[in-house]
Amino acid sequence: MAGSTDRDDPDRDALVEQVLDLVEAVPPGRVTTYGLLADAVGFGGPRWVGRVLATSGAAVPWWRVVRADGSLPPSHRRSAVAHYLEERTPVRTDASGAVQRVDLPAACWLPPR
DNA sequence: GGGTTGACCAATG
DNA sequence: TCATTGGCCAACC
Repeated sequence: MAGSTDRDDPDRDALVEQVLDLVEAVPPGRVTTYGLLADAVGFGGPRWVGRVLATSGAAVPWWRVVRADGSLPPSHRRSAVAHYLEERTPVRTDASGAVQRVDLPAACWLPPR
């Protein structure tokens, strides 16, 4: 019984809001990683966090979320770089001045447990 | 019901 | 530093 509406699970939606809330909580000039957010919510995995931002992250500063090695989001790295320069986020530049990745050890922000 | 994809991570060479 | 491999979890067709 209980025809559960699997696509209307409140728990899942709560986790999504939790992730979005953490992303919004990232201060300017700082960045976090998908794995950190996944660990902060203690659910799903880094891949699931990426999917959340891809589907419902349009309302949050997704550019402050990068990969574990500091690489930029493969889909919008060019746009993200513009935001990093705007927020003065420490980034690593190439010999030609092209931003390759974020200086993670200097900008790594740990989400509140 | 099952295979593929994806804004991923860690380890290895 | 880069490329490859295996594993992880959820959504899509």
